[in-house]
Amino acid sequence: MGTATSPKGLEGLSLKSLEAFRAIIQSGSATAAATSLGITQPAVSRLLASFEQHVGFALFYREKSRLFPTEEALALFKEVELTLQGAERISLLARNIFNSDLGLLKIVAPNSFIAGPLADVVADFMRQHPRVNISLDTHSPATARELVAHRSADCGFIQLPENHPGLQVESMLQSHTVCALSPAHPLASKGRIEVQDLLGQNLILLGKGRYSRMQIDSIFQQAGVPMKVKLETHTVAIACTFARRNLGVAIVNGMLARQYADNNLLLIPFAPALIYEYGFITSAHAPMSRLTTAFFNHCRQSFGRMQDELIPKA
Amino acid sequence: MGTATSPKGLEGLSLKSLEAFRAIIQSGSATAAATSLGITQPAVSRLLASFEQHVGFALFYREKSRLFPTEEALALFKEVELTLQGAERISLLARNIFNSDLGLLKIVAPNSFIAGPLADVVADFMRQHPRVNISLDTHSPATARELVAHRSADCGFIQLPENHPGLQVESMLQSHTVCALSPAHPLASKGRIEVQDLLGQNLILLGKGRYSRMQIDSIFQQAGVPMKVKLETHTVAIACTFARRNLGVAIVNGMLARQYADNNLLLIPFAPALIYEYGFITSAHAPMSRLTTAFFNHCRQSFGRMQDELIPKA
DNA sequence: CCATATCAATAACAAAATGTAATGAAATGA
DNA sequence: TCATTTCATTACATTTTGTTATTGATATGG
Repeated sequence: MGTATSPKGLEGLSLKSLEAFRAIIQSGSATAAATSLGITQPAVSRLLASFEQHVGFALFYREKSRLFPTEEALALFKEVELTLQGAERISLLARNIFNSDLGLLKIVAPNSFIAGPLADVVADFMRQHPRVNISLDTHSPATARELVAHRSADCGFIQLPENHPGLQVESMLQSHTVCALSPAHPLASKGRIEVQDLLGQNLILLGKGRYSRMQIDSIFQQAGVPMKVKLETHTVAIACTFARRNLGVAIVNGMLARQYADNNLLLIPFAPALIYEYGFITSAHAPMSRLTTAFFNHCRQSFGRMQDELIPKA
Repeated sequence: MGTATSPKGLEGLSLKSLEAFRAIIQSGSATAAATSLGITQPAVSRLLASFEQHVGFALFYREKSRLFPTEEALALFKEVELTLQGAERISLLARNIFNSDLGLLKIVAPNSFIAGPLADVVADFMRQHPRVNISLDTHSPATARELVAHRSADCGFIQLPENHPGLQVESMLQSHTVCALSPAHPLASKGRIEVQDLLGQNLILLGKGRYSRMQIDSIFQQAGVPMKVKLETHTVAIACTFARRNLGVAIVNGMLARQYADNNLLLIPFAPALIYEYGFITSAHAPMSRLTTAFFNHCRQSFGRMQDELIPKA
């Protein structure tokens, strides 16, 4: 006969015995407990025996072939229930994480990108994942790169090309370059504006030093068209504001400018075709979290649809 | 290939996987976790795999043959730790219950019994079980019987004989009947007082209607000695108080009177021997709890020792 | 009183979980 | 390059957890 011993650590303790114990207390009999657990009565009997062995003393007294909980069992019951609820919370939390509907998603993106195409995409995502909290910040491209590489942010959007070694880059969307100008402007009636058309025109440009700006400069240079840069600024919004007042032709990212187009501001494709490309960046040091992956897929889908609308056929 | 699924209930969840998960997070590697758990590394690997399968997604990313926790793992970790701590609390509580050093013990006993022999016994028990709370109340014998039978009290002391069907009775201690009297009393010099010695003496008696009183009455009757009951009262303390003032001879329970004996109050054995017997009662409807059992054993031991001192050899 | 039903325990066995030792692959560092 | 470290995998033993069938004790209803 085994000498009764007090429990040491968690040896021999299992969630199943705890569940059986709880079910017996709650239902009042081993048979009913078995039914509620979806197992057979002998299994419950043995799980209970194993728990009793763990604690070292009887939890029920057997009389008239029934089980009656002892004082000790009732004293333990509360703790057991709390622990099982804890285990259930683990499963629940896991399910939420699995469904990516819980957590904090930190995104960095250029200001104009947030104000432009990203706003609706993020808004949609938030509606679809109501319990996800989102942090959406703007930083300089250099800082954004570092934040994402160091995993201080989960992901970001950045203008391509991008070759930071700590970043994983996925091309996310492309946008054509357009000329933004007032309907009163002489070129307003054209369906497409060539570099040559801009000879002598006041230009509104932005992004001095950026790759995309270098591309524009180089196109003018190759075409032998001198640039008459009337206004140099930093945001698409400002560039469009001045174009609307007919102070010149702004050469801007079509997708970012789209929101400013109206009766007083026309957007006309620029030729030769000049593509702005944005990438989705994550850290190369760790795989995306489930939440980030969910957001990535959402972006793929949304931006894909957005682009199909903008550029139906290539 | 298994499609990832979110966790349902507690299926497939085990404390061991949770322990393995916690150990890996805390120690930073599966090998170290294995060491700290006292099992082998492959076992840890598989426990982790089983937990990952339960939650439905990866908890670590494997790179450079190392394990790095994902965001999801860190989010789950807190809950897992709480649950494991809960399980540890179950074991701790069980150990405390096992050692009977936790809980509430409700005792009922006659007032004179508490004031007399029980006080030291309970005090000792409290010292040995510092975290046990004790409720010690006095009720009429009838109420005491009901309280214990209905399990409103865990146990009680009662004068025997006792034959309530709902009670389990264990004889606990016996005490001789003594005469308490002043040193100035004529009988003070005797080593033993017989019934006949009390002929014509003023008597102080108590417990009218009780079994023990009936026994005294019957002894006098059989001896043909008329009783000169000068004072009728209810407690041993009062009976002794008057005996001390030499107002008569009190015939009382020796063990209860013992505490009042001093230079002004002698206790002299009464003959024929008349035994007061006290029983330890518990409910017949349920077995004693561990705590009650521990108290019962403590009483057995303490009263046994006490009785050996009082009546060294029979 | 007896047939019947219920309940818990147990035995015998199948399946799953959990342990082991041995080995392999990949990265690390001397 | 070579020894070491780390994790995954394989093959196998052991323990846990489940099953069905049976038993003994106890109500219950005729």
